[in-house]
Amino acid sequence: MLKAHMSVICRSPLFSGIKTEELEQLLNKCFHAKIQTYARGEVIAHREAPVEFFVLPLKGRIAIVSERSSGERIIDIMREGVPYGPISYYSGAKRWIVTLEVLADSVALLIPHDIITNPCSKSCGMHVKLTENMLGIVSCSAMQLDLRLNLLSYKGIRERIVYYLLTQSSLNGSLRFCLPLNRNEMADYLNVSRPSMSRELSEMKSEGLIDYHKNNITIIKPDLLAKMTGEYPLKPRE
Amino acid sequence: MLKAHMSVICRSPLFSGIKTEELEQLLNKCFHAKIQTYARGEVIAHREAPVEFFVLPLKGRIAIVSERSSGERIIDIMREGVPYGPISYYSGAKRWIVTLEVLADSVALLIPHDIITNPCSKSCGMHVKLTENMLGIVSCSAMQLDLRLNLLSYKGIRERIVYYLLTQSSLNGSLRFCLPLNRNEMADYLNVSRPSMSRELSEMKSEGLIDYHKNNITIIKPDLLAKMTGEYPLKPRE
DNA sequence: TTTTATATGTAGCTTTGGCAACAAATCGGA
DNA sequence: TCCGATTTGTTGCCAAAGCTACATATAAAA
Repeated sequence: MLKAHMSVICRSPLFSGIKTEELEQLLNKCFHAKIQTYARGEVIAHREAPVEFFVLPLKGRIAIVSERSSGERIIDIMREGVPYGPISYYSGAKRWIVTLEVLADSVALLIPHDIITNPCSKSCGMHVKLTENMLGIVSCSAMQLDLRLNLLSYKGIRERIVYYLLTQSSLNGSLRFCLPLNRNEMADYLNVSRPSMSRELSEMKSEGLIDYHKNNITIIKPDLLAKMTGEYPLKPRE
Repeated sequence: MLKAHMSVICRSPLFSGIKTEELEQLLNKCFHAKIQTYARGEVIAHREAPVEFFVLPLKGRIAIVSERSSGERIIDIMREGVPYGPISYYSGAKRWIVTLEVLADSVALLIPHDIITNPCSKSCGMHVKLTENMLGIVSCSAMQLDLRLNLLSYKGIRERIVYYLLTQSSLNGSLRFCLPLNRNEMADYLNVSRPSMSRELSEMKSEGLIDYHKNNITIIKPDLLAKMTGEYPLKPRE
């Protein structure tokens, strides 16, 4: 079970600088980490619940959801190999600040949170390395939040769309790429209403700024778009 | 110079668990940290510039600003004793993602960033502790960003105001408190226009939800307000 | 294939909030 | 004390975007 996913696990920034053999030892003997499978619709962690483990997604599609009783929600998608939970835990809150919702059948590694704060005798050698890795991961997550904050600080729908498209383009290293979100999810991500977003998208298409069929986007006038956001196409990351 | 500020420095979460005598040694002999004073209007760090040091504010008022060429800007205020820079640095970007702008004459401790990644022989004993502290700080900063994200995800001005007021109330542990921001800054923080915010504030006052004179706010109907945000008054922090 | 569900595009109407412009008030020197 | 500068409150107008409702399209299931 664990074997099948070792390649993804090895590539996780949490374990960078640790040899594969050491890692297997660590996972089995010390961490008591568990592979868990989830079906679409399941909830891995509930907002407000205590953080008992970090979630390291290995396969599938898991959403990070902040939902209000009023129905508004904003979402993001977890990235393979990047553990979620450390921020909630190490900030001292020790409770989930978001809900993790499974969008498509997924597999994740659950890592008890005490791997770093209470290293067992065997993993002590890795303690420092793991803490350093964790520092990098949490910093990157914070950058991700900052990116999102920048996006939401645009007041216009068009600016948000442009910022998002430029970011995606930059991540893909091309002006043609495939959107990872469907329209509903994208509207949630941009924190705008879906019809308004659709309206804007088709206007942008008719103005010849972009083109798209389904989820395949082509940016036609990158420089014009870049001018609109006033700043910042973004460096990819990690 | 350093002496005068030791009490604030000692209380910084960056040095928690380190004794005062050890700390003085550390600061003088190993870190080569510098006390720096700034006048209103000065810029401590420029967005995009390389991160050469972390900024630990000791006194005064320093704003964290994200500004666009289009003039839109969002701001936050640095908290005494909480270093800024680690996220930019440890995420691997190694460049400032914001600008630090001095609002009122201030004093800060500048800490070369290599205190953790390249510990000198004398500070090695503290290396682990410092890294752990840093992990906590970065996590808390990320929580702060998440909080902000939550605020901006409200589409209505009133909801944002309410969320902000409830947060401040919770921080002060009272329904009567003093706003730390003037109207302009608060409008920037909420990412709305100042006149619209003023309009909403006075409507809320006339509806008897809140009362205020200058910066002194009283929340009159806390339960009604709490219902409006649908969620989350927030736990203080750190 | 037909049927049902889900995703996407479109349109009209209404509300919200941005903006500009101005008035009132507060503050800090000279 | 008075004067200029900054801060705050207020108003009206207009554009942007939300919402409902429906049409179309694509995908999945029967």
